[in-house]
Amino acid sequence: MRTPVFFPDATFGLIKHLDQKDLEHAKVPGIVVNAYHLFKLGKGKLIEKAGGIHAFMNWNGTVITDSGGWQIMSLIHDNPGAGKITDDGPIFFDPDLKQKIFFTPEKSIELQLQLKPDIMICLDNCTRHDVSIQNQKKSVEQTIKWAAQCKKEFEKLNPIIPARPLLFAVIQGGNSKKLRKKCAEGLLKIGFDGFSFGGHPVDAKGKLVTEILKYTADLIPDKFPKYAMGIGKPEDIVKCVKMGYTMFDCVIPTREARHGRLYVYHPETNLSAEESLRGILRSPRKTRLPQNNKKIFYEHLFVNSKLEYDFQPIDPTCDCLACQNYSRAYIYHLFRLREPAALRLATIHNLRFYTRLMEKIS
RNA sequence: GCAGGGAUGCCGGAGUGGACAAUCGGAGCAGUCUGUAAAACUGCCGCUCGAAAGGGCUACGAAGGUUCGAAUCCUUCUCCCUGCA
Repeated sequence: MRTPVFFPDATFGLIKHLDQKDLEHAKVPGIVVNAYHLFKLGKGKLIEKAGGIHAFMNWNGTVITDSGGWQIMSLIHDNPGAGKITDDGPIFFDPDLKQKIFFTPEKSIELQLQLKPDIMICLDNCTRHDVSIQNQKKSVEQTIKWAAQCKKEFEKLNPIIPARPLLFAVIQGGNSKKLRKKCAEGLLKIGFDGFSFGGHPVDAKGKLVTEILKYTADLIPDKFPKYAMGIGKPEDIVKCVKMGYTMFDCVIPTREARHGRLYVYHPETNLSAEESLRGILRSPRKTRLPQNNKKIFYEHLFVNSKLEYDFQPIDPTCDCLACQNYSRAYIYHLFRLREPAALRLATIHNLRFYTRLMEKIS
């Protein structure tokens, strides 16, 4: 079994408030940068000239470049009228660039290659759970078509930087098993180095779509890496690892850190790998948890005035920079003053929580 | 001492006769966050009864007064600030 890995999202070529040394210390194995966002900033050529994203960032860990499929979906989904998705690629008005963009699979590959990543993602037509079955069907057809174009462009450019990057394709199909199957088969036939579960991984109620996740994982032969894109909460990751997924990325640990929600392993249930895999899976509710509830393995620590006189570390079992050096009271103090250091320490802590989670379940 | 200005809820600060339990910030509280339009956003935020609609009580430095009605007008007092002595 592959060791599961979690890659935080470094959309713009950075984890907000951190530098790459912070990532190393938190034992972060890799990051996901977004080719579309960097393209919007006009940084593709610059980064290429710098020698690629690793050299530019001075980051030796893994780098995945995401295509921008999700962003385009999100933009168009939330702003009907912003654009449309044609069989050749999305055409849409980008509010930041203030111009109309025609984004093709070939363009996506070209942009990603400028960044010289380790893993690239084919442009896909990403959907949300609430779109019609017709749209899901269209999404699958276009995702397969675009993936073929991506593969072709990739081979044409035949990148060696320094090693050939891996090219992953994304399986769409929403909640339809039939469509997921169709998509997986189509993509497998074209041939890729790894496969991702795409789309919105939670339903309208915010619940993980476990059934379709499991079904889709089983569609991918075990010799390929299975990447659950955009997942997720700690309990969601554990569930997905059980299904066979070994790669993850999500904004949750970093965003929630900035929003003052810190993750703490529950002292009573500081679980081993097997225990974690066996039966964790319930979301924590509040900071205080019922004792002896073995099903809860971590808790949320909210940065609020309850911490004002709390001089213990965020998580006494944690070895991160924040926990090794500062108290909850001090972190609260920094948050209250809106100091960027608060966000840095919180983010470091949450990322280390995630890397510890991956250690526990690998 | 004389002349001006001011005192508003935890804090800052609007309001200058009825629509004021009182705009708006901050703090506080409760939530949300899943291939980052996010150091963001939403709700609550005098006490109290009610599931809610709504009701009762107490409040705009203090005490009186005018008025159907006052945070808002008048009188006195207390404290703070600014000029002149």
